[in-house]
Amino acid sequence: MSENVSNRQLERFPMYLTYLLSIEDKDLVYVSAPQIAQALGLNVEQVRKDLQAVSNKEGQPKQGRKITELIEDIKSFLGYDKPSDAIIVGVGHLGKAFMNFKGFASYGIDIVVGFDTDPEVYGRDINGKPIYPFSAIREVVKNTDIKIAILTVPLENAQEAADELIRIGIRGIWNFTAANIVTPDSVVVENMNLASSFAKFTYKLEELLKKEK
Amino acid sequence: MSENVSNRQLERFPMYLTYLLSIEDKDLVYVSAPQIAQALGLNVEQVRKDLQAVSNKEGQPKQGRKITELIEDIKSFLGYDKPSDAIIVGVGHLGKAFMNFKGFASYGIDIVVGFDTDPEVYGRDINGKPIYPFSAIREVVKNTDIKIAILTVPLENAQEAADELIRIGIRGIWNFTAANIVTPDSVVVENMNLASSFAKFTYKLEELLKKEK
DNA sequence: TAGATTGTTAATCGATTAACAATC
DNA sequence: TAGATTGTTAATCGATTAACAATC
Repeated sequence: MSENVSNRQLERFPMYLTYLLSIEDKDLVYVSAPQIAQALGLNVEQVRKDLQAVSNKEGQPKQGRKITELIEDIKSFLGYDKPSDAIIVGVGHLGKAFMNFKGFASYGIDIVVGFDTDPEVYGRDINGKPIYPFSAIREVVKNTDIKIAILTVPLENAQEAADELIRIGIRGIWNFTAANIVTPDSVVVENMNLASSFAKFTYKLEELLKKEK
Repeated sequence: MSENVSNRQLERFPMYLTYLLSIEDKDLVYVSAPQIAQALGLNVEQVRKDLQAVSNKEGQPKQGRKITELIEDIKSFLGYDKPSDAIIVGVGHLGKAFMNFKGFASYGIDIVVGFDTDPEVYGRDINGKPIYPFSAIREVVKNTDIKIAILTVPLENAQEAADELIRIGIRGIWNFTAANIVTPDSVVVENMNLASSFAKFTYKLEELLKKEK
């Protein structure tokens, strides 16, 4: 159970988990690094190192690791066993989709409330979660231990919304807008940039199609 | 205008573009690498190399590059000037949000139609785009030049949906499910894994909060 | 001219991959 | 025992960062 884990490793752990859960109920007890590497198209040594980073026990030569234990280790490493409360800021199409999305619960995220500036939007409930006016955000968040905001406002409002989030004590912003929001060092921003992902996607696709000609 | 561009660079180009568009109408003519680096919190040399990779002209010492020209260069490099048609596969909460999302148009993506297996869902229009039964996908896609599918089905249906997409000739799958979908080499998959992003996010946040104690 | 920025070439850093002895 | 898998140590690779001469 090493201490320093790279971003790339962090990206892979949920992938391992998805795979392990898919083979969990198949009467198998052990899983090995080569098996995982093969299934996910990864390098064996890489998988071994990753597993070492999250696993409490050593693997058994010739067998590997117990699937159920590995699942628990990854879940606990990723904090899925103690979900974090989060708020949705901006209940447009995407914000609404997230409030409805059941999957977040299994990623350790508990969306408790949404905020929006539009009177047509706030006042209602979505999936049992209330939507309040953005102007009430300080009032609602105080006396809670909410530290995480999911930012799904329009691009042009991203920075001002982020500024307010910082003022009210939010410590982490999961940014789904294309904005390069500027924050102090006391706040963590994780960008989920659709355009960046799409740029990689089309470049790869172009290269593939070019090769065929 | 170099030939080989890394994934990391591809991720950064849309960020540059967002920044450049935000300063475009401010009576400024030139922008320099140090200015961009400062604004986006990046290394100067890195920015310089990135700009060299997409720019047709050389930058001018002491001035930098013309903002409008750089914007055009990036847009053209990313293919924003010739959008690709794409289909939405799985019109749940997320698929619906994407069909409504106006921003895709400016990323070079043109969503033309959605597919779903649920009779409650297909038959209707969203944002002027029709939704057809998934069973009709071959019929609808043939005789078009659609190569890209945006996969927003539930996790457990991801692989079978992908298999059908491959059969009907889709060449690129932008995968928003957590599934590790398996495809032949003739198909490109770009994963947009929420759980991977959230894992990086919470790890960074934990480290920050730990440091404060 | 002086100085900021450029492009290029070299050094550093970190992650991935390879090699190999140890173990059940 | 033989062989597959393990963990560890070393080599490779690629991207980032630093250094520096060239230019307007």
